Amino acid sequence: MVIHSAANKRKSSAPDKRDRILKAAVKVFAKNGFYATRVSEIAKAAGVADGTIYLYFKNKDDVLISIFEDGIQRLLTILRKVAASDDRVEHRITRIIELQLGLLEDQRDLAEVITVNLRQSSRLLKQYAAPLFMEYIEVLAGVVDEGQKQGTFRGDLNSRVVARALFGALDGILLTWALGDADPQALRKAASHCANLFLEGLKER
Amino acid sequence: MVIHSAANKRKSSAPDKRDRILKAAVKVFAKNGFYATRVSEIAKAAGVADGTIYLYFKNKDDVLISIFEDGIQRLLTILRKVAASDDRVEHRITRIIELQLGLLEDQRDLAEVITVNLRQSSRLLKQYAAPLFMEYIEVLAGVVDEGQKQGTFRGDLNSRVVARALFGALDGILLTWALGDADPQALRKAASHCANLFLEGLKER
DNA sequence: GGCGGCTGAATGAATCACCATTCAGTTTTC
DNA sequence: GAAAACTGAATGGTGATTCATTCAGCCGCC
Repeated sequence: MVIHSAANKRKSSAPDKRDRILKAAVKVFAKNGFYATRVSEIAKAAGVADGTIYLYFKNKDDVLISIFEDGIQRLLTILRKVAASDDRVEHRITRIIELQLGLLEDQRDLAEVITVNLRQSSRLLKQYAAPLFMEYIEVLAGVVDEGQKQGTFRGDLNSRVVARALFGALDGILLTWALGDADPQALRKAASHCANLFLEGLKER
Repeated sequence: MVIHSAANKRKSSAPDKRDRILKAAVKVFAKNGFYATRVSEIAKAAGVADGTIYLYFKNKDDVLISIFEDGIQRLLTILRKVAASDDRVEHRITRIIELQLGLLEDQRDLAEVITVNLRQSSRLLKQYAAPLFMEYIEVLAGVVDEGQKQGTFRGDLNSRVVARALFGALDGILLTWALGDADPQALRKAASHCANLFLEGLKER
């Protein structure tokens, strides 16, 4: 009966559980950091047994990597779309800034895991984060480049340096926000100030 | 003969040893990260016995904290001096940027420990780094504020947001530099581009 | 001046708490 | 009732920290 019933239980209970584990891990990592977090804490927070974690992830590292990849890949996908749009370049930059800060504003824990915990393991950082990070920089630098070529942005700044600076600036703002008050209003305002600052600095005169 | 010989052995070997341990720790932390580093590795790199570390430091955390405090305190001291000078504010900003990037350019390992390892433990980060970080931001924001009051900088940007963005930008540049090629020339050029970008963005028109 | 004894820095092997991972057994699903 | 999913106690490896021991340098006594 019920060929596959209410939606699904099998096919969905698995992904569902994987998701619950990831969400729980984000929460616990954000609070205690990666290394100080026991696998059993993640399990407890997710409401599963310790061993269950290992049905969905190779090991503890894999949990962190998965959080990171899910989060960044999602961000990168949207970023690429915005970068490739045919908006004016200034507007694209603004949208990227709002995107990066906005995407995380209602996900404070994720923001903290990405900005802080990501750097916890040099190995993870170098192996997983660095390439994605560079990709992010490339996309951003591409937009700046385009602006320079079409004469909208001044041409005397290295586009990659600008991209790194912009990324760092957003990361810094996000970091203080995650560690501090975390008022969403403040973040939105910071985004607009930041965009304004960079665009004025980039403008060809 | 030789009343007390080549300088001294007792009184000087102690501070000297503490220093050797710190220097060794910076090197090993930079290569492997804080958590992946064994105390015995630090000991070996410093040429002392494992136990000796505990004569100079309370525990492994204390080694990291000491590295951090030494490094940042030195930076903060100079920063405050520059910030309080009576140079034109634009020039002060430029000097601060060059200072932060320049201070570390010949200390790549320290740069990596401070930008990467520092974030390894949420506890350490929140307890030790956050306050110093905020102090750094305050000093920076103070200069921006001053520039705004005297009409050199535009007044419509929140000075703390600008400070955070600037700090983040420098951190981001330093991070890619520490993880990547680490060409000192590149860092110096990045510093000047970054200064230029921010100053143009800040200028009152 | 040289000798016996004292001090405390330094050592590194042994301890032991900790925790990721496993897997034998149980429950759920179909 | 078989297979899949799940459980959580037991295991084993690891590595920070300890501490009994060593020994270099120093003192004061003869």
